[in-house]
Amino acid sequence: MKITLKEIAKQLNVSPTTVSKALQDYPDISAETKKKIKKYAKQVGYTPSIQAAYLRTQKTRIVGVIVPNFTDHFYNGLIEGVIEKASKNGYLVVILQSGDSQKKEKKMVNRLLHQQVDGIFISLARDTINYDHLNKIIESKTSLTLFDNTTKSINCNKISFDERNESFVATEHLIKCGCKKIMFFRDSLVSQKSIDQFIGYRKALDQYNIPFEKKYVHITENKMDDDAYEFIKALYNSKSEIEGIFIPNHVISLGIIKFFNEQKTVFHNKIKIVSFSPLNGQQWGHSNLKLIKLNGKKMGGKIIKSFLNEQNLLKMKLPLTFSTELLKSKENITNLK
Amino acid sequence: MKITLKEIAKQLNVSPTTVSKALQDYPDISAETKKKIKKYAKQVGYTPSIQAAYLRTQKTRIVGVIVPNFTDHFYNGLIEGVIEKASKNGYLVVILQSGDSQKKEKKMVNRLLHQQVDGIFISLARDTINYDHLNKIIESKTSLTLFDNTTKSINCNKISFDERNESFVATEHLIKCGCKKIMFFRDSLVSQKSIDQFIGYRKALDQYNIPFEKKYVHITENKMDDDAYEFIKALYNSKSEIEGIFIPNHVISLGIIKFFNEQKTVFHNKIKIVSFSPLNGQQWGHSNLKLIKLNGKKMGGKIIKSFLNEQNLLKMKLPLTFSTELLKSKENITNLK
DNA sequence: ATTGCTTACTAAATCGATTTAGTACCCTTA
DNA sequence: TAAGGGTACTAAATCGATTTAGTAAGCAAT
Repeated sequence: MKITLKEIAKQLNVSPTTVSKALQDYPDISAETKKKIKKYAKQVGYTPSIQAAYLRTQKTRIVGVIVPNFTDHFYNGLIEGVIEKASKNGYLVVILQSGDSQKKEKKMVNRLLHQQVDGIFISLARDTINYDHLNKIIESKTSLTLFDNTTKSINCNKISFDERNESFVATEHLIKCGCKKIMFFRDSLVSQKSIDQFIGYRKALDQYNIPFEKKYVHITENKMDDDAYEFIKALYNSKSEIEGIFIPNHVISLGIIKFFNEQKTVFHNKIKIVSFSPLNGQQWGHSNLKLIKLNGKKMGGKIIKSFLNEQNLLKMKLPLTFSTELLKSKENITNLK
Repeated sequence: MKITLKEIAKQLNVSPTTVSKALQDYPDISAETKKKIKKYAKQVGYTPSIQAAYLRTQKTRIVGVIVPNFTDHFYNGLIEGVIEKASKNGYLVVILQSGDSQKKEKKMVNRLLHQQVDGIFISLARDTINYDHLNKIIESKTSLTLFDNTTKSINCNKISFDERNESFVATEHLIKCGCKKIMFFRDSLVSQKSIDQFIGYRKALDQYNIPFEKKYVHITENKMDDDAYEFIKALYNSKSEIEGIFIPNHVISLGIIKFFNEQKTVFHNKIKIVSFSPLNGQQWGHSNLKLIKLNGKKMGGKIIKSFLNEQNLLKMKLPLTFSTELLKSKENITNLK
C-alpha cells in the first residue's frame, strides 16, 4: 500500500496542507510541527507521487534524448554521459532513436511532448530540413537542446564539436602524410554537421594548394559498419587512384578495422585513412589508419549541464540566454603528427 | 496552450464526462456524438495527459531497464531492441546502469519505483546476492522481468541465454582445436550467469576427459576492454602454458581484437580464444579468435513481449504464470567447427 | 475594550483526467 | 395511464499532491 500525504495527515491529526507545507519548509509552520512531520514521513518512507505533483507543478522530472541510432558507439558513450549526470540530479532519461530520418524524428518528438518531459535533447537526423517539430517544442515551453548535429535555424541551447576544425586537422594529417588525392565521406548534403565537415576539408585543401575535385566526395548511403567494410574492400581491390580517405563518421571505424585485420599481406603505402571514432587507441595496430577520438560521454554531461543551468534560470525568473558550446576532440594538430 | 478535456467539452457544449467517454468508446454515448467529439479532438490535436490519467489508472506507460553498464556493446543492442518494441506499443523506456554493483542497483530500483513505472527489467549486477529490492518491486505490484543475469530465488519473468549450453559449445570448440589447458574467465563467483557458464565449461572438460584445474580459472576484476587488452598482452608475452581461453563475456572482445591487430608477427599455433560477442563476423581476420554472436536486440524484443503479455493477462484478470525463456545464440555446435 | 498584527494552522480550489451514480426523456406494454 | 425499460447524457467524487485564501488564538498598543 502506497503511503500518501493524506494518510500521514490522518495519522498525525493535522491537515494535509500542514504536512505538505512542513515537508516543503514553508515558513508558516512551526519548527516543532515540521520536525514531527518530517520524522514520521521518513519513518514510513514517504515520497510524494511525482505523477500527482505534476498536475500542479507541471514538472515530470523526465528528460528525453533522440539520437539518430544506437549502432554508433559514439552515441552510446553520449547516452551514458547523459544518464549519469541526469541521474545524479534526480532526472530520469528516456532514449529514442530517429533512425536518421526526419519523419521518425518528428514522431519521437511528439511522443516526448505527449509525455510532457521537462527537456528534449536532439542530434538531428541527417535529412532533417524542416523544423516545425522543433518549433513545436519551443512553443510548448519545453527546454530544447540540440547536440552533435545541430542547425542554425533554431534558437536554443547547442552543444557540438568544432567540426570545421576537426575536419581541417584530419584532412591536414592526410596531406602531411603525402596524400593529394583525398576522398571525403559525406553522409548528408543538408545537415549542418556535414556542411561544417566539408568546409573544414575544403579549407585544408585550399591551404595546401590542392585542387578540390568533386569526384573525390563520396556520399554514404548509410552508416553501418558492414557497409563501410564492403566499401573499403572494394576500393582496395580496385585500381583506385585515391591516396587518402577522410571519414568524418564514428561508426564506420569498426568496419574499416575489420577489413584491415583480414588483409593478410602488407598494406603499407596503400590508402591512408583518418576517421572520427569513439574507440580507445589511435591506430588499432594499423599504421595507415588514424582515429580521432570523440568523447561522447563528455558531451552527454555537457548537455545535462546546460539543461540544468537553464532550469535554474527559469526558477529564478531570469531571462534566458542560450549557450552554444563547441567541444574540441581529444586529439589536436600536435597529437596527430 | 495545452488542450484539455474540459476545453473540448466547453467548445462542443457537452460535459467533460461525455468527451472522456466518447473518446474511450463507451457504449452509452450515441454514434453521432462520438463522431463529432472524435473529429473535433483530432482537429485540435488533443491527447489526454498521461500524468493526469495516472491518478486514476495508476499507469505511467513508462518502463525502466537496469543494465550493469553501457560500455558493453551487448547491452547497447539489447537496449535498442527494448526501445524499438516498447516504442511501438506506446511505452517510453528509461535506462539506468548499476555499474555492476548491488548497492547502485538498489538505488536505481528505488528511483524507478518512485517514478511509478509500469515495469522494471533488470540484468542483475554480478555481486547481487541480496534480493530485498526485487521483492520490493513485486510487493509494489510492479511488473518485474529479469534478463541475461537472472536468479532462481525470485519468481518473475526471466529471459536469458542458455549459458550452460553456450559455454559447453565454446569450450568444446577449444578442445576440438587441440587445446587441453583451457583458461576460463569468470567475472563473478555468485551470479547465476557465471555459475551456469562455469557448469558448461566443466561439463565440456568432463566429457572429453580433461581434468579440471583450479589454476586455470581466472577471476576478472572488471570488464573493460582496456583491461582485457592488457591481460591478453601479458599472457602472450609470458611463458604461459595456456593453450586456449574461453571468455564468456561480451565487452572483452574488442580489447582482444585490438591486441591481435598490433601483433606484427604471425601468431598461429599460439593461444586460441573463444569469446561471446555482439560484433558481426566470427573472426575479424584472426584465425585463433572465435566470436560467438549474442543477439542482444532480439533479447530486448523478447523482454518487452513478455511484459506486454503479462499486462494483457492482468487486464483480463487472469492468474499470472511467469515465463522463463532460454535463448540460443546464433552459432551452434555445427557452425563452430 | 477595541483594533491591529503576528503566528500557526486549515478549508477548499485546483491540476486533468476517469468513473460511479444518477437523471431526464422517450418508447413500450399491461 | 402508470409502471417498466432502454437510451443518452451529466453531476459529482476521485486520484495525490500544491497553493490560495482564509481563520482562530495570542499578544501588544491605543
